[in-house]
Amino acid sequence: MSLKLLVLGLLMEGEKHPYEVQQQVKARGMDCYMKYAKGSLYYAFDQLEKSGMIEVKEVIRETSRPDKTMYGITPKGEEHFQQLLLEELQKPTQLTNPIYAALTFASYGDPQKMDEALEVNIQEVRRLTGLLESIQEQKRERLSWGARTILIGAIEHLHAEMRWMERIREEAWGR
Amino acid sequence: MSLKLLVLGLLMEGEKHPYEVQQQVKARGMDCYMKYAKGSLYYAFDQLEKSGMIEVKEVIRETSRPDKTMYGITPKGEEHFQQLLLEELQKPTQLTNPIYAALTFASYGDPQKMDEALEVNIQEVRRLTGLLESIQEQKRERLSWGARTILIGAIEHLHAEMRWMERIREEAWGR
DNA sequence: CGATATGTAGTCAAATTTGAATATAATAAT
DNA sequence: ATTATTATATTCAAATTTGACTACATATCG
Repeated sequence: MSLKLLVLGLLMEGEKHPYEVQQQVKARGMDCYMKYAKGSLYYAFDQLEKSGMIEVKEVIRETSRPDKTMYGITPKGEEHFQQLLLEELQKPTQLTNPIYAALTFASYGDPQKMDEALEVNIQEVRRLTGLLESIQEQKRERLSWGARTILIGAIEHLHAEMRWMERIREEAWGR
Repeated sequence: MSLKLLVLGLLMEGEKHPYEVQQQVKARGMDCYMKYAKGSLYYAFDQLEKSGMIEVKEVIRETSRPDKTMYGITPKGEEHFQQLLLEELQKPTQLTNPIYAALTFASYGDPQKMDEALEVNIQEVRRLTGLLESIQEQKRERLSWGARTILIGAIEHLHAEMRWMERIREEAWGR
């Protein structure tokens, strides 16, 4: 559960309720590289509370609104955060690309249809790359070093992926 | 569950029992890019059987050995395989790199320790790259086009990752 | 103006994934 | 010769993840 680092990290900045974390993830564009169902976030908060890493600070009741439960990080949580930070930095990228599994069995597929499917993929990667590059330009100096660095990494990753997929098409699927 | 494609794909080649699939994954070096606990494989077989994509062909009993349950793919399963193949080809790479989450909160970490952690990561990526490149050389022509293509993609990916991580260190973590 | 979509805040059952446990045989290491 | 590890084949409880659902408020649109 790498949502742990996300939650602890955002709580390092101050008390928050789960939904607020959700909003921050969107606002900072983290939703590009952190995919999860909303339910998981509440689960992460629960687990972190049970293990004493975070604690309830306040429950805000507004009439005709669901209650907001504000959480804050504990000293134990801050320690754990430091450790998690190092652990995550050590984890190498996973090579789990859905295309890899597909390529393994490409010989059983219809080349025409596979080519169309790959084209869809290429278009999507192109779109995403464009999106990230426009963020990079527009927000220029307003981005933190961390955010800028992640953008660079993601864009590089997508470029490499594009080149590779185009090569597959040029090689006509090895036929 | 992308194990579905794996199971169906390997059953396209003939009847197999779950453990045999496990062995094939290792033998073909697919374990580099397909990570899962063994239990998941049995679950995938169960689900595929329930939905009529595969069926039990035979149960082999050897004294003092667990039974082997041999499965074969059904016509319905072959159809589903074709569809899954296209679906997986369309799925763009996920940008879910553990380092991204860590970088987001790098400002709260100890630069010295983070640098050490990243160095560990770099070493591991270097090792893996070497491993894949040696496979690429040694098996040269004996690899199928698909396997060769996956290797190229994975190696490119790792190179891009390396360049990026080294840049982070050179930039001294933005400090 | 009423219908429809979007934002707020969270719950929960069901689906999936993990990882430890089982039990036996063969091989390797000291 | 005895201990330790690896290989064979699977099961299952527990941990995690998903995604549908609730319920009300505000904004949007023809």
